[in-house]
Amino acid sequence: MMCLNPIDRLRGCIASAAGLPINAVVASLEVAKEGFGDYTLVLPKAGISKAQAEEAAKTITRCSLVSRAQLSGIYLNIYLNREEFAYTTLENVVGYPDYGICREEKPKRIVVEYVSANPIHPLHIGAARNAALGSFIAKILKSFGNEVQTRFYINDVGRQTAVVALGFKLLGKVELPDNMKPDHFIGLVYAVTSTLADIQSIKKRLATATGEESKRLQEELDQLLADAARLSKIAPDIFTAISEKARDIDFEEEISKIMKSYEAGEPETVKLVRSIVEKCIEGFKETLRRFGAEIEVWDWESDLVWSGEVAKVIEMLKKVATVHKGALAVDFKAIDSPELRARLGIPKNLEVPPLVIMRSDGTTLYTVRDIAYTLKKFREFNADRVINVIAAEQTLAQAQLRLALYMLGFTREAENLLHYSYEMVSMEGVKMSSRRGRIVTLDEVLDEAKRRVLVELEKRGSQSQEVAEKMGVAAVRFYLLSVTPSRPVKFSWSLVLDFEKNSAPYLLYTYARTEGIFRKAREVGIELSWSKLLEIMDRRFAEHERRWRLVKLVAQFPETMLASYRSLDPSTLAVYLLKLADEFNSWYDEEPVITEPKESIRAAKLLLVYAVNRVISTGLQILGIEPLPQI
RNA sequence: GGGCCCGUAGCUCAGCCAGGACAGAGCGCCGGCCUGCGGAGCCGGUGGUCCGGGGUUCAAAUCCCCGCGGGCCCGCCA
Repeated sequence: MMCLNPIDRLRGCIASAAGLPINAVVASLEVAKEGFGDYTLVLPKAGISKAQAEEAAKTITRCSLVSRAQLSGIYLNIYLNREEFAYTTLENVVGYPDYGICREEKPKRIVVEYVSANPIHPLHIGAARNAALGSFIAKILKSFGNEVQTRFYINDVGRQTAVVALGFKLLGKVELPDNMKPDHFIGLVYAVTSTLADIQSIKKRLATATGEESKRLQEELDQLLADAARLSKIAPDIFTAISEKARDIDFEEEISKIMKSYEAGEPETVKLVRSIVEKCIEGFKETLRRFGAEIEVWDWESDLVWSGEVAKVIEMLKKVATVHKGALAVDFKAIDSPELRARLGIPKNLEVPPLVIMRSDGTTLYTVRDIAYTLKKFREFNADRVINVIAAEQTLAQAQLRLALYMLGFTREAENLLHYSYEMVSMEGVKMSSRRGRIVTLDEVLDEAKRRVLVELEKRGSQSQEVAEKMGVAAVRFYLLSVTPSRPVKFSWSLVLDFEKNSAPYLLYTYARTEGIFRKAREVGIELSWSKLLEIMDRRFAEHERRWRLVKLVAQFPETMLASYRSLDPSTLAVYLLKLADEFNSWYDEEPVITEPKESIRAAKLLLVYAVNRVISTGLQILGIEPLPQI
């Protein structure tokens, strides 16, 4: 990994000065606790004996970045040479415009598939977490020098598109109103049709049910009727039109007919389904562009079926299939082993049931189609790696996918397919359901965020729509990225729209403040040539405590980026940026920069502001947030 | 019934994977700072059986085992 990294330099310097193996230093060097120096070597971790440590405490000062070291129990507390270290750090920042970003020595070709939401309703807040994570992954991988391609899998084969197609058939037209985004309108048609279909089906079952079963169905029906009542209020026209026709048709029969004829490629159905889905995709693209999560390649699941690629996979699967519960299925028991699981990244106790190959009516199944899709992703981009950003609820299906690939002999693909799993976004108490139209859409969250930012802007005498839009989007993105992916996110308006300390607006404001200092400096005739400032600055400036703390945090940036890159976890970076902003604001409040009388100190202060400016800017961009020079 | 993930201050979260010194932030609450380069700020205070119980270790929020609570999955749905 190639990059300018002050901490890396420090580790090398310490290792050679103290005569310690570099691995030992890497494993045991930590940021010191408050009051115990700057860095600490934890001796047992490094495998260093007491005698060695005593010797090291003396020789370590040969490293010019270190001023002294003190042995304290199992710790060797290291006090840095502030002049040297501060200069090195600022030199790195000035010398490399992308300070903090490293270059992968062996860049890879990587496909990142994300969002891939069902194309029959607007993107909701859960999909937003996916979009934020997926676009973050693509950005950080790309910035480190990898070739990245982003893809969206349009799930147009299957029951749900048939449901919405039937809805439009019943409506009698496929025209969409101009006053609503297409995906929002389609979402309503879908929710109405789906709810009415389920009501019909439950009523049928209720007619013959008895006892407990009957009671359970009745409860389910009550819930459905409540949803229907709500939908009839939200979308009265759609609701009336569809429910009037509902009496005369059998939903299940109609839906199944559409499904079959779509898979078969029957032209009229293809035209109907495609025209609806295309409109919905238009809505997705608009939202994703707004959210800073655009996707390059859009793949139709149906194309895989019609081109025969899925059939080919099924032929291959048949050769390794056995009969399971009366259906042709692939049983993974034969190849399953702890070693294989480790190679494919499958949890060791996960029970993996056999994978059914196709329905008895001959239509295909999702996971099987996904095998064909995975092969396509590897093939078309000549990818070394494919990352699927998919919610944790699909862990099992994704494990089956990798095992199936392996069983078919696609070893390389199976080993290099990564299920990037994240937990869902839940609403306080309410269960989100797109089938019932019970969702918080990303569009409305962004609208509300923008509105709230505008209120704050107006308090400060601005009413820039553009700034409000960008800040609103930033706030939502940041909120979704600042929680570790493996942890569930509880959605709440008050948290998303909290613009105080732990937020994107706070970071953006801090960044704008650094820009403000530069503007002011130019106004009073200070030349902002960073390399020149580096020459004239007083290297002892970091004797001052707050300046020093800031230097150390800036020095930590490449390490933080690297950790975020390796784990693909944006929260590491988000938390770091907040800490840096806090530290900067504390210092800013304490010391003036422009009016500093001593030129050499002023130069150092300006460089410190510049360093913070670069770090926040780079960090935000990786998180998919555009820094604003002026708010 | 089995599996995956989560459980840290009143609330929202970091720290856990690679065990180390008194467990950290923000919000909230209480009290200060407002003629200064941008106050979405700054300074101080308040607040914790790290879900519980065992075990491993010189050392456990972190690793292992047994429980408890919550979310999700176990379909010829996607």
